Amino acid sequence: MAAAGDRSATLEGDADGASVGKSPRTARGRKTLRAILDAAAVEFGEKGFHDSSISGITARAGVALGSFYTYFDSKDAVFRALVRDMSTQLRDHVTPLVQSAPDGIAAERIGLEAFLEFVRAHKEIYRIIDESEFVDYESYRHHYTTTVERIHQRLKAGAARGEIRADVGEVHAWAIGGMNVFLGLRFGLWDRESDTREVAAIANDLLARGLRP
Amino acid sequence: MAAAGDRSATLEGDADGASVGKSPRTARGRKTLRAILDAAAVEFGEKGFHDSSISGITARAGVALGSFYTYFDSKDAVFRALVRDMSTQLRDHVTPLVQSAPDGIAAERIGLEAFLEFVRAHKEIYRIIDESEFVDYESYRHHYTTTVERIHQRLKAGAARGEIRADVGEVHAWAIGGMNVFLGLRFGLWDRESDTREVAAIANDLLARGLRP
Amino acid sequence: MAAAGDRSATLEGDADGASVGKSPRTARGRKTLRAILDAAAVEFGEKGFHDSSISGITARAGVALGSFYTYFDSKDAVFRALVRDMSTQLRDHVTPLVQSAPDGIAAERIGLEAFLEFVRAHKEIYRIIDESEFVDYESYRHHYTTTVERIHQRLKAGAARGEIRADVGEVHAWAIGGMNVFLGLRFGLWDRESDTREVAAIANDLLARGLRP
Amino acid sequence: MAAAGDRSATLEGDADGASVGKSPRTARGRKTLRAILDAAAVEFGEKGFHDSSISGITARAGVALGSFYTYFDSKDAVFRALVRDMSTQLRDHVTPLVQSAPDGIAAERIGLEAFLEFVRAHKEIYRIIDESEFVDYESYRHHYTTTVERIHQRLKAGAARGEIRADVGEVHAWAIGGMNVFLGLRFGLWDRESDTREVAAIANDLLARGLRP
DNA sequence: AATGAATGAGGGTTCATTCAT
DNA sequence: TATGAATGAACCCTCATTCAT
Repeated sequence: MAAAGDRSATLEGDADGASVGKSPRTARGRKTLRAILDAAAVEFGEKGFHDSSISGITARAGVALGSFYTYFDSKDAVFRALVRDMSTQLRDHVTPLVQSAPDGIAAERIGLEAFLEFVRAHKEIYRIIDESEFVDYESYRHHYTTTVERIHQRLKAGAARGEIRADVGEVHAWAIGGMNVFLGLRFGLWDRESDTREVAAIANDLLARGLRP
Repeated sequence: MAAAGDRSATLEGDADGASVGKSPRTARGRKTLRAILDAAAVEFGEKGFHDSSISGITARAGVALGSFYTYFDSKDAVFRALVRDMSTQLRDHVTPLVQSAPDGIAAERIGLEAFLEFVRAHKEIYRIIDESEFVDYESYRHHYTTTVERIHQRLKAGAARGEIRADVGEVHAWAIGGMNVFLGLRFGLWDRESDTREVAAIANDLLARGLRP
Repeated sequence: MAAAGDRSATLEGDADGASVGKSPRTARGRKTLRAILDAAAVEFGEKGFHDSSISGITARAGVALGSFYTYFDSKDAVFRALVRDMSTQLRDHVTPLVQSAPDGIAAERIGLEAFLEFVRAHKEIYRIIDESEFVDYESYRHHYTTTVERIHQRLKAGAARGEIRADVGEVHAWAIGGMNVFLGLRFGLWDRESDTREVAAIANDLLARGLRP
Repeated sequence: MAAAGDRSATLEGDADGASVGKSPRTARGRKTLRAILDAAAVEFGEKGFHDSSISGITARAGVALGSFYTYFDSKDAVFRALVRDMSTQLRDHVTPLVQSAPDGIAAERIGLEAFLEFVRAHKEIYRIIDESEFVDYESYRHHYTTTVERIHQRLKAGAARGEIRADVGEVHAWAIGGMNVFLGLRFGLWDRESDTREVAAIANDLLARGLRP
């Protein structure tokens, strides 16, 4: 899984100061925690939260059942850690690309394109983040709130630079967020053949006209 | 529950020919089926699929546990019935309003507004439809596919009437669908105070510029 | 087990209004509840609370594991029910005998004798009541408090009749309670050969001199 | 904890030749053993045997989990050591006081008084000694047997000196033992306000009349 | 049709004990 | 000696579903 590399960063905790699992004190411990987290992503992605089992996770990870509880307090806890982890990975994937955009409108095109690519590379993202609505509502709400907040910030920055209409606001940000998520479902997850650049271009054309000053 | 009235129609089966539950032969049976369905909507809406129980449903309905199986084959079956039911109710609420719209652009504004109102009146809709992603993927996919398909048809009709750009397509329809769902979450479910007409107007202004020929 | 007959009374609830387990509505249910209670008394008596298992209880009772939870909410709950049950049985065994005593002093002799006999017939009583100190302190305290309270009432009644010193009080009652329990352990449980009448007579002689007006 | 000092004696083993824990060879080891024993007394006293955990003990002691097994073979083993320890401490507290009594009757008054005081100073004594009934029956039986045996010896000595009736025997000793334990529970542990001298005086008056030649 | 008791597979969690470092 | 990660057996409890009345 490509994700393993990315995840290593979050093992140390991310910008928010939240760390993933109980921090192991030895190298051996860090290896085990990594194995459990990766196995959990696969298990939850394949079977969903309720049909997944701790023993399924530890079996995949190749560790004993009890070892799970050395690193997580409960099934809910790993799931929460994973949601945070996926959310962070997504942000870390999209942010630098978006920042290199020539202008505010293009930023949203590039953001959508990056999202579509990310979805294709991590097809478990929908199962994991969407299911948090039922497992840990707080994580669910947090993910979407911060994601849209980032869009909102970008729009305001574009407006400040005169690239985007001055009256841009939260409604626009949520509209764009929803657009992205649905296009991700349809053209990232269900249809893995379409040209993501094209999809992003069509959607961005819609937006461009709506957002221009 | 205001919904009971609406639902009574679907007890006989809906336009798709699917019927809800095993058909009862007596009036007493119909009353029991109704009680179970209404109770299930409340139970699933409150606790989600996995934390809901058949005994919780029958307790709310005031019938014996065993009676449940006279009307449904399984827990999944009621849930599926409910998803279909909510999906149908939503469509039946939105469709006539949309059809009375003066033009294709306004139709989308009215559609969003009607959706926001529906969400406020049926706050369990997200929990039920979204959870179908994990309980019965087919229902989930079916709901969003048909919902977006209706948007798509409306857009094409508007284009045929020259109110909407001729190149409108599936990407636009999914973009609008996502927009609606996210605005429904943010301004229908989480924030129940904002003026839905205003939200819909802002979003529609974005669309109007993007969709005009 | 001789106890089964006695217990049938308490299945309906006792004078305190407390009932044992969730009340079954059918005869079949009452039979199952009885089987579980009797099995639990044996299991707890043999292995103690912590080494007992629900599956051990249901296996002895000849019912399915799940049936246990039709009648009790938890392992603690049966245990509590059993403590109450044993406490009640003991009281019901001792009370009528004591009431037929010619005077207040003799009442205590008869009470001790009856207790020793009861212990020999129900050797699980110590394991069950004593263990409540660690499983449900409230039951433990309740048992000893009410037991001693009954002794106290008897002493006061004897004093009112002039058979017992007028200044008799709570200290005397607890002293007698402790005496009985220890003699029960030593001559009821550990040594099952001694003549209980003789033991009771010796102890009562000690008391008689101490309690006489 | 005042007890730590007393306990240091028993680290070397007590009169019965039993030693507490595996003998450490270094000063550092003795310090660790002490820390574990003290922590165990607190843990068991607070939560009882079954709700206590080795990790809870080592956490309180400030040592690593694994270190526990350097000093004790099992959870049962520390518990046994503790029961023996408490039993010994109690004896060491009561014996010298009792020996200074002017006569056999007074000895029992002083013994009860000393016991009540000890209970108030070590409220964990009931939880620990009583629970041995379920953890290590041998220790339980041993504690009560030797305790009563000491009472018996005192009574016989008093009888030999003509202070106590000549026919005094085991029944009397067990009766007194039970009396003490129950008064300890009621007026030492539950009610920590009453005057222990007064309680002991009332109980002793009862005994005095019963035991006098 | 209705009732409610019976069934038993299934899974999360705990924790005493072992072991490699 | 000390450390703390690893192990896995054991057990309570839930609940969808079946069945006898």
